[in-house]
Amino acid sequence: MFFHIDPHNGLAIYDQIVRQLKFAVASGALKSGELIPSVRELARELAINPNTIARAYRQLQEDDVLQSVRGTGLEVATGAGERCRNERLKLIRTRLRQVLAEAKQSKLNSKDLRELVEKELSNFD
Amino acid sequence: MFFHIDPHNGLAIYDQIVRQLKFAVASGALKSGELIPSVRELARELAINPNTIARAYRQLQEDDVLQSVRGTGLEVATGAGERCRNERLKLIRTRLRQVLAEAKQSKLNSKDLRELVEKELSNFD
Amino acid sequence: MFFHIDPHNGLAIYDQIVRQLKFAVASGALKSGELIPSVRELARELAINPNTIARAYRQLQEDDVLQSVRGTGLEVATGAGERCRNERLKLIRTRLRQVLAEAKQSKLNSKDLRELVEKELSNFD
Amino acid sequence: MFFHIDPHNGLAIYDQIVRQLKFAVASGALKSGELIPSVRELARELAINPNTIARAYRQLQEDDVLQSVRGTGLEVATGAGERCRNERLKLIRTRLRQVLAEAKQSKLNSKDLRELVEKELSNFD
DNA sequence: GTGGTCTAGACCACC
DNA sequence: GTGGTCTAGACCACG
Repeated sequence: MFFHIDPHNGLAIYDQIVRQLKFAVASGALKSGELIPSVRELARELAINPNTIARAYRQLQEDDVLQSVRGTGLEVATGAGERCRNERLKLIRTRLRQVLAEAKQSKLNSKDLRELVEKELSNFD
Repeated sequence: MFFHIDPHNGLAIYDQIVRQLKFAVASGALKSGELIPSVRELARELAINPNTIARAYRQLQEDDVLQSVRGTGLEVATGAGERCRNERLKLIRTRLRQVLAEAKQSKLNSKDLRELVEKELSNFD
Repeated sequence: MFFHIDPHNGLAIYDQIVRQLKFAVASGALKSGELIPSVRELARELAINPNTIARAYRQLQEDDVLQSVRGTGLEVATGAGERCRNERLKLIRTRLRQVLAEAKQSKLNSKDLRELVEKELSNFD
Repeated sequence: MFFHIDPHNGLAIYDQIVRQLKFAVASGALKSGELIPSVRELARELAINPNTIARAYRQLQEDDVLQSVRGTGLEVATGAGERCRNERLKLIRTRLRQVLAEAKQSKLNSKDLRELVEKELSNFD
């Protein structure tokens, strides 16, 4: 798989796995019904404690991104792609709102903020 | 003083104190040379262990926001206001950049982003 | 490990640990990526309260000498050796400058100073 | 008097007074038998707690730099000039030795050290 | 009165 | 097992 795990990240390892897998599902790299690597396999591949992988997968099941197939393993749940994209959008909106709110609190007016945003946007296009 | 501490915030208590005091300094509510409440006094007022307050104050000294006056207490350091405002701006810029980057990653184009930002901005004016 | 702690040193215990660990890193006795003794282990070994060790380690993280690996422990940060050596050199230079300045203030001329230095240097070769 | 007291210095205020008065005696600015300002007078002048001045004077009496004259006040002790100069020299020698020792510990050889010292010396001549 | 340090013991999330 | 945080209570030097 396509995981980049950094133990120095500050973020918990299981959380890095959760996020990256959700991103893969959101972007369509993983499709509904597709089987994902077993706990042991991914643990070996990433040189990470299996408990940590298991915890990530458990979290993903709670979030309805994965579902277990008896005797077979875990697969991407139906409708997971749509759901992950929505979650992602919602998260972005929330964070954007937070940043803007804090900016307002710092006495930045709409004009300053728009300039700031434009400047950052221009770096990405 | 004007501290609102929520022990269930996720954020460490000492960190909440650090941030709120920095904000007070940035906004000019606390000016350079001004004495802040003593460790014991604030501990009493907030019903928090003095060690926790002390830890926050120690952190603020390392960040050059406070300086100690032997046997007298802690005062706001010279130039702290300017420094806190700069730190705040830098933080906002960084976070804005992160959110926009993640939005880009989610296949949102500049137009969508601008709309999103405008919508959020209009809620604040 | 190789710590010599003297509680009556005048120097705070946590500071003695910080300095000695930095010296170990500067001298190459501890290399980047190497895991250092856990808080509890070192506390047991030195018969010192774990909180005191933790405080030293926290300080060393702020100084970018150590970095934490979630659930595993603390390791020497990348580039810490170089950084510690530089810090050490800078410290020596600063202190040398102070001593010489004070000597000058005491009406010692360059010749006297050079003699003094030579005499001390000869004791070390 | 000619005291420069900085409460942000890190050094205890009483210690700053002790050092500066000793320096004045060593340099001949204050001569044996000369009366120094009373505790109250100096306290007023420096806007400092009289207890702090008293503590400094007590320390200076213990170091045989000052002696009390019944009913009159404190005067500079006989032979204090010579004694202060000696103490100063001894202190400088000790500190120089410490710095050089630490430099040696950092693997600097005699040649490097001489260069360092020369460089610093040239800034003073 | 002030801050600074240390000890002792507890709870948490993470691996 | 690991570090991170918090509480409680003590002692010190300083003003």
